[in-house]
Amino acid sequence: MRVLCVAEKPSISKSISQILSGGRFTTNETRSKYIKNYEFDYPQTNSFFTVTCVTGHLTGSDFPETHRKWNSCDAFDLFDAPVETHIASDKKAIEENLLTQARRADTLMIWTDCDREGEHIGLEIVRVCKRAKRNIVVKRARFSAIIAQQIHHAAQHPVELDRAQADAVEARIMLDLKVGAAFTRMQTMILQNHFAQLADGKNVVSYGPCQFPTLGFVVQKWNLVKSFVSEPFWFIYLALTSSAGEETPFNWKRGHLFDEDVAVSLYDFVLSDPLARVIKVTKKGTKKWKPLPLTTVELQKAGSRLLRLAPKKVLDIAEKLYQQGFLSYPRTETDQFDPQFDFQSLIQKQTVDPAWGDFATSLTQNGFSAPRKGKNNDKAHPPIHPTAHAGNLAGDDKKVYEFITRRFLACCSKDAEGFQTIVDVECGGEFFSATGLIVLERNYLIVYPYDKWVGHELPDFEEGQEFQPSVCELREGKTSKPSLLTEADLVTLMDKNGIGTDATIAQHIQTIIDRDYVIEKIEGNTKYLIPSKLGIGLIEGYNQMGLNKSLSKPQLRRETERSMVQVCEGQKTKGDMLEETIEQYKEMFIIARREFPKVVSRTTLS
DNA sequence: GCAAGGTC
Repeated sequence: MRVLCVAEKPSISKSISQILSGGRFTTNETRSKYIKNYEFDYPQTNSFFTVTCVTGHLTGSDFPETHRKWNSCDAFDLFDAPVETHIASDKKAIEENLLTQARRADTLMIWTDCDREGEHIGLEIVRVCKRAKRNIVVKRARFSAIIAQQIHHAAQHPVELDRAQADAVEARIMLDLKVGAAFTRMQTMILQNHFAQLADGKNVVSYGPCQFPTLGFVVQKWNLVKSFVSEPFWFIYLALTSSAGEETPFNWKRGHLFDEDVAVSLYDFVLSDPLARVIKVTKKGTKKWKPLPLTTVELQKAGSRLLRLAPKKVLDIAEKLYQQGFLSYPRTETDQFDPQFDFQSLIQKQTVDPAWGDFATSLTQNGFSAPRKGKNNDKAHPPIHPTAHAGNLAGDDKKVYEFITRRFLACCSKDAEGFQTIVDVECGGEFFSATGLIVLERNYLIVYPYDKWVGHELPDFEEGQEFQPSVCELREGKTSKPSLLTEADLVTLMDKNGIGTDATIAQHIQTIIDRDYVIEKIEGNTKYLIPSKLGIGLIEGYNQMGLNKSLSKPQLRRETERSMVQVCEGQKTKGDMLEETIEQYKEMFIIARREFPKVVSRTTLS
C-alpha cells in the first residue's frame, strides 16, 4: 500500500520522516524550493510512505471580478457577494507536487497541526488530491508533539479529518473578507472626500476585525493618560535608624489615604503614643519561581521589554534562527514540555558556550529540575527552545538567541531560594510592617539576568520588643500619571482579549503603524505607542455612533471566536454562523455609513 | 487599493 503523508510545513515533514523511517529515507526535490519529498518503507503498517508538505494554507479567497474593483458595486453589496477560492499563485508548484504524488498513492494521510487552521489546511490538501485521484482514502494523523512514540502511534491509528473545524475556519475566512472589505471601502471613500492626501487612491483607511480592537487599546490608554488628574494622598511613614545609620522603613498597613482629615486624625493618635511594639516576627523560607517555558507571545513581550525589539522583529529573527536550525518552531502557544522531552541532550549542546556553558554543565550534573508546567498546550509544538548551539551570531540575532537559550536553561534549573522576615509593628493603634529578604541560592537567576531578586536585610527584632521610631511623619504624595502603552502591554492586551493569534499579533500591531493610525514614540529606553489624529478620530468616531456593540472593542471578535467554537462542537452550522454574523455586521454597516460623515466633523478627523 | 490566518 502506498501512503501519501502531507504535513503543514517543511520542518514537520522532515521530522516525521526521520522518526517513522528510523533515519533511512530517500529525499527527492520538488519544483518548490521549500519542499522535499521523503520516501521509505514503513513495515509496521506494510506500507510505502511518501512524506511531503504544504506551506500553510494553499488557497486564498477573494471576490469575483464583478465585485473586485472598488467602484464595481456598492460596498454594502459585498456582504452578499460570492467569494471565490483559488490556489494562490505562489503555491502552484506545491499543488502540482500534491497532484503527482496523489496519483501514485492509495491513501492520503493528513499530518497538519492539530488545531482548527490545521484541519482546514487538511481539507484544502484533500480537495487537491481528490482531483488527481477521486477515490483516494483519506485519513488524519493525530499527534500532540513531535516525539517518536506519538508519531508512530499517529501513523498506526489514524482518525478522520474533522470537517466541523474546517467549516468554522471557512466561515471565518468569508466573514473577515466581507467585513474587512466593506468597511474599508466605506471608510476610505467617505474620508477621501475630506482629505486631499487620501484622494490619490493609494492610502487606504482599512478596517479589520483585529486591527480595530488593537487600535482601540492604544486610543483607550492614550485617553486615560491624557485625562489623568493627579490626586494627593497621605500616609504615615515610620522608620527606625540603626546606630550604623541604616534606615528600616515600615509600611503602613492602610497604604495611603485620599482623605487628608482622616489621615491627620490617625496620625494624631499615633503621635499621642509614639512607642512602637513588635507584635509578630515571621521568618520563613521563600522562593522566586523560575520562568515558565517560552511561548511566542511571551517571547514577543520579553523581546519588546528586555531586548527593546519590536514584536514583529523578534518573531522575524526567531523565524530566521529556526530556518537555520538553531531554534525550535517559534510559533507556539504551549508553555509545558512533554514529559518525554529530551532535556539533557539539548542542555549538553549548550555546555560549550563561553557565557552559559558552565551553568549548562551544572544542569547535566545535579542542578537539573523539571520545568514548570503552564496551562497552555496547542498540541502541535513544544515551547520555544534552542535546538543547537549557535556561537557565531551577532547583533539582534544574538540577543534573541541568547534570551531563548537562557530562558530554556532557567526553565531546567531550580527556583531561587531565599529567607524572608516580616516584622509586624503596632504604633498608636496603627499597624505597620517591614519585610527583609536574604537570597540563599540564586539557582536559575545565575543564568537568567532578566529577573531581579535583591536581598535587603532587616535588623533583628523580637516579639514584644518596643522601640522609639526615629522617623514618624505624615507624608504627602500624589498619584502619578499612568504610562503610555508599550508594545509589550499591547501584546498582553491582545492575547488576553483573544485578538489575533500567536502568529499574527505582531502583524496587527505593524498594520496599525503602517496605516498611520499609530506612531511609535521612543522615550529613553522604551518604545511607546501613541495614536495619530487619524487613529483617534476613527475610534472616537465609532464610539460616538451609538452602536450597541462597538466596532473598536474586543467584544465582537470574541463573539466570532465563540461562534467558531460552536461550529466546531456541532452546535451550529457554518451557514448559520455566517448568516447570523453577517446580518449583525450589515446593521452596523448601515448605521456606520450614515453616521460617518457626521462624526468626521465632530472628531479630530475634521 | 479591502481581512485574518497559515507559512516562506
